[in-house]
Amino acid sequence: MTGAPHIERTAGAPSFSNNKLSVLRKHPYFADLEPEAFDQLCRYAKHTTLKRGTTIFSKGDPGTSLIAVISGTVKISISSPDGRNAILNLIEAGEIFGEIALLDGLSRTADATANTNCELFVIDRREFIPFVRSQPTLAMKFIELLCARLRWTSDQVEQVILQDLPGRLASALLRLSDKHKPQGRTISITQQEISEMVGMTRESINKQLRAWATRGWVRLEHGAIVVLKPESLQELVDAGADDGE
Amino acid sequence: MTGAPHIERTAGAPSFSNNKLSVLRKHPYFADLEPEAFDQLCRYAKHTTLKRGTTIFSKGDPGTSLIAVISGTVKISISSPDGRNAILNLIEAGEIFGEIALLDGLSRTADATANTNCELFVIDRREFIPFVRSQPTLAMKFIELLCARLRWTSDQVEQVILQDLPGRLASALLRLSDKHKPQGRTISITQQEISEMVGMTRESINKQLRAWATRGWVRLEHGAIVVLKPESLQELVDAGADDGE
DNA sequence: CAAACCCTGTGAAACCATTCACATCGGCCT
DNA sequence: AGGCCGATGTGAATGGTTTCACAGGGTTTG
Repeated sequence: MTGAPHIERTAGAPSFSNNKLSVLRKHPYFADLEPEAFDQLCRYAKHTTLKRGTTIFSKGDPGTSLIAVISGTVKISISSPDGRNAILNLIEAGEIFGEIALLDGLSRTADATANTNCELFVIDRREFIPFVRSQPTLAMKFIELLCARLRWTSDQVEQVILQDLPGRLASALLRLSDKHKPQGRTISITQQEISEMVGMTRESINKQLRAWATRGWVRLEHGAIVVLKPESLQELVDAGADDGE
Repeated sequence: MTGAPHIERTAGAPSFSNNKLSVLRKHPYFADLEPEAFDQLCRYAKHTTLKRGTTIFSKGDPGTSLIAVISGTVKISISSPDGRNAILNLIEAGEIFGEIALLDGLSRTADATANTNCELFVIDRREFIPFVRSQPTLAMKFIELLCARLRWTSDQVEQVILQDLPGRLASALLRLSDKHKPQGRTISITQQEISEMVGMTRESINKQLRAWATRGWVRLEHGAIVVLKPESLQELVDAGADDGE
């Protein structure tokens, strides 16, 4: 369960770096980094490919690397001894994860698994930390990244504690549709997955979604949800405990 | 509701700095900072005293300062439109808070109020950010601080989503008794406050606590809880959903 | 082209926490 | 002392979620 990360290392051929890494380059965290610094950062990276379902690391593992997603999505989740499990985040192409254990050198706080087939770049702590120290700009970038994560996580706590099922579901949908804005309002996710993000059963989620579907707020497709009236959902979130009936 | 921070500034008399700030000096975040850096940091600080119940800042306020607690405790909380509210953290003497908005310059993510009468030091963003940039060691310290916060917050999400009432209550008690270790196992907190930390009603908390009290796991005092068998509580947390009956 | 499997859709019953309505106890203030 | 108020202790009714038990519909795979 807590075995070594099942990552098969592949020699990073410098030739394709430019193509693949352009995804990363566009991401806010790296966009305004000096070219030389970015290049050096890439030199530390090891390229990796893995199949859907592969475990990347498990909670409690010693964390010695930062991971960037080139393509595919990675699921960050935790599970309880009695089998329940919760999805904390879905990391998409261009984003990075695993930064907490990288930066403080302690154990991983959650499990990471490949949610689809994906390509990753892995950066090792030993080589990376001195680099961060020498680049104040990069350190400030990481501070910003950590702040953003903290805001995301605080939001989750807030919603889980203060909101009821409809409220939580609504805000989860809104956050997801924000993230996927380029693809329109279609969110590619199963109801099972949403239920694990929100911390309720699939059945409850399904019933609430159907209720909203009959009101025309959302449209349900196979493996996807289309948000039709984000305003209505937003109202519901702002109004507090109230199902919008 | 979202008014300006109700902080009455007081001129920081340099004479008492040494006494008061020794609390801060002992704290892990500042302990291994060079003396000159620490002194300079203190020069940016403004001393402040406020009474129990005073609002320090509210969620959504523009956040331009970092605050250190010299004495007393500060409550970090959020509230929903329908009146429910949740305590996210209690900040005690020697700790700092408000670092997220300080570091990324965005709005405050929660409310902060004086939970007891307290003394604070307030550090302004304008003066502080350039200072952090110039001190890589301090930047790394903040990275560690943010990582620690992220771990704390992730723990909260994990517990709220995966654990049932007994489990959540048990882990809250354990965390609190860890923090108060010097004072023995007595936790000075009302059941109302615990209920808001855990996200359940006072009544439910009370019933669970009483059940444990009759089993000898805890002793209930007026405004305080004594943890007698932390091992039993820990087992319950590890075992997952199970009331330990 | 089935068989197998995952995702979706529903209903009834069981369960657990909330809500509401009090009663008691300890301090603190006058 | 008397009174007030915040904190604690309970019980009964209510209500929302989970659990359980299936039934289709869509995809993928041999």
